[in-house]
Amino acid sequence: MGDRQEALLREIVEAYIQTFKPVSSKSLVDLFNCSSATIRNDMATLEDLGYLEKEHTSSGRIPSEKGYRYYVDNLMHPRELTGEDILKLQTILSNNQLVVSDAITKCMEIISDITHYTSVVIGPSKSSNTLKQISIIPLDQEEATGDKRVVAVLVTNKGIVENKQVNISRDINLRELIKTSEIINKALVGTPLDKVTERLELEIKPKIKDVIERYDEVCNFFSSAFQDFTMSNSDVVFGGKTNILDFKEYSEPDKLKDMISKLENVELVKRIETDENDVNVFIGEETEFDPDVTIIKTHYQAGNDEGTLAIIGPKRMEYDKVVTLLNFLKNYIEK
Amino acid sequence: MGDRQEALLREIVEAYIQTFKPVSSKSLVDLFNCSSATIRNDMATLEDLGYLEKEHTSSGRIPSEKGYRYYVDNLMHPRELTGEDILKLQTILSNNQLVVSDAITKCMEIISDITHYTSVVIGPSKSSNTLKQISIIPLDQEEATGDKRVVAVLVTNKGIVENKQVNISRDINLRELIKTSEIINKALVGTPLDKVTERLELEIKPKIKDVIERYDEVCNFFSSAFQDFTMSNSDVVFGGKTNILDFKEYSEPDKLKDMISKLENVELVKRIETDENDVNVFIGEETEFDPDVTIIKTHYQAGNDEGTLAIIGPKRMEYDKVVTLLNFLKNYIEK
DNA sequence: CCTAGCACTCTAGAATTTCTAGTGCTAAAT
DNA sequence: ATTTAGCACTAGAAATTCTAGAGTGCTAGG
Repeated sequence: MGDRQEALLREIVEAYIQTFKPVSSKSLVDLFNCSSATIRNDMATLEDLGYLEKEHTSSGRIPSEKGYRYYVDNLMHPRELTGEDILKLQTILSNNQLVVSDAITKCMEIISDITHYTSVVIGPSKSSNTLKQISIIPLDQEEATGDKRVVAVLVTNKGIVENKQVNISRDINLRELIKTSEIINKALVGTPLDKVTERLELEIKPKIKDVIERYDEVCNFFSSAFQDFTMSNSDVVFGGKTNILDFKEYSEPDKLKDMISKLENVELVKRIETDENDVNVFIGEETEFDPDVTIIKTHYQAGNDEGTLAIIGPKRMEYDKVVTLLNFLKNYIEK
Repeated sequence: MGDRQEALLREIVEAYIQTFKPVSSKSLVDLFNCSSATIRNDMATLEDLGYLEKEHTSSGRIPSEKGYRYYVDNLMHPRELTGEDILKLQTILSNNQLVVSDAITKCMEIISDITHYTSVVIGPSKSSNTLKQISIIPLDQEEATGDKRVVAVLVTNKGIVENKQVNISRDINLRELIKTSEIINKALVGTPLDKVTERLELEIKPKIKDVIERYDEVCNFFSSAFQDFTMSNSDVVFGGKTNILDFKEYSEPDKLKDMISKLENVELVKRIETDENDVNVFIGEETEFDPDVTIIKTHYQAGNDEGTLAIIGPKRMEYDKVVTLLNFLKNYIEK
């Protein structure tokens, strides 16, 4: 590919990103000091190489997936951030009151706002958390039925809090529950969450056999509670979810519908999770999420906090801007 | 309005609900043993009275908002529930393990499923909850910065759990924080959440003045935590949110977009909350939410649990079915 | 009060036309 | 070996016309 052809590809990608209209040869003559015919020739070879596409025989060119890829890998130069944008992010990041993960979520919201794309913050998977504390808190009795209700609250070493409210069967003594929770707290603090059920069975159960009357039911109670805790979805937070609605590529209701369903589907969204450490760009099919979108994502790790940051937008995304923003945020967090 | 005209109105409403197409005079002759002309005459008077509308001069009739209203108030007869539907709901409701509020949420999901509308469960506003317990749980120290982090966990009498993670300033002693939390627990349990900040200032602050060194900062810490707790949105749970996407009335992307934004907007959704005790139907403009939808809602109260149940669908909603379902659920809960 | 009959209205969809922005290719110019 | 001018050609977008069909409203007679 010649020099001019590279430059041409870049201009076409950038023009298309801005206008979302096929780019014609004529519209580029000013930039290249040559005739439209010359540009057409180059366009033709770029098309042969697979970097450009046409919507129909006589329309302008649009970048192919391969074209975007080449642009991102070789042609794009990082965009300077405006002072204003940096300022917005810094004021949040430098607020010491805020815990890192909250600050990040706020920042991603702002990035959604700046870019008009949708942001996703995916927290660390819970299995890497360890047990910090479990408490049993009795609630007011249900007047009507006389049922006993308690809420079990679990806190992990990274400060994630989960809770579950349950009616407990009459046979179980409240005091025994609480006592057991204290025993668990003493013995099991620091255990990874996904190992807790196991150790509960192997270590706690024998231990409380003599102390607790209904040790079997009690143990089951905790077992099922922990089961629920580990099952519950790791936190996924969206920013600017409704920005999707503005993509012109989703003007047909059916496509829109499809996309929205995908975003509602936690399982699917969680597949976006990454452990790649760079800021990485996935275009169209590469996303394994939806062939019409681009996902730019990265993974951050700052002490105890870690997670995935991602921006979802159309393939004609402002790659330079988003990559720069994400890089800035990632570096700032990790410094 | 004559007898036949009433019957006619009912048939038109029900036909329109099913087909979503303007109803013609001809299509009704079989039901009324009279000529289409007669029906046309009656239609005309119903239109004069404001119960019917036309899309254009020569199309069939569709019910007006007033028409739906009349139908709901006077013409609709409650629909028998199928055994299957009842069974689905009962299996969930009779599961004693489940706390009432969880059971309800599950039921509303099922109702969404049966009806293809969207359901909303709005929990009780938090201000009616009272403080049950507040705990301060220290987390692992941030390695890099040496910041102290804690998570504050609040539990209310109704079992709602809120938590907030914060970096605490170096001046504040961790032990003092925890001690204060214990004092609060002793003194303030049973206080309505919206009164807590006040009593914190008036009662706790003087009390800890001598015991706690940095009592001012410590108090502020709790103040701001409680502020956050009361502010945070009371729980709103949707079922079948994406069912909206199937409404034919939202085939234009713009309308769809508008509706989705509305559903995302918690403030707006919370306005649906009701304290009316019957199952109530709000049609179009009456909803004060969106002129194109009908909202059927009710309020339940079962011992400590209370909340609002609502179904959102198009104006051409299967009123009889939804009202019956909601009634069933409400009665079952409250019995 | 009902109904047959007819003129009239409006829409949805197909077919036709026109306009225009673009391309591809060839042959000449650099 | 490139570049360019020129021209034929293409596909879509928008405007226009046409047709069939499903309705209605109204009048006059049963």
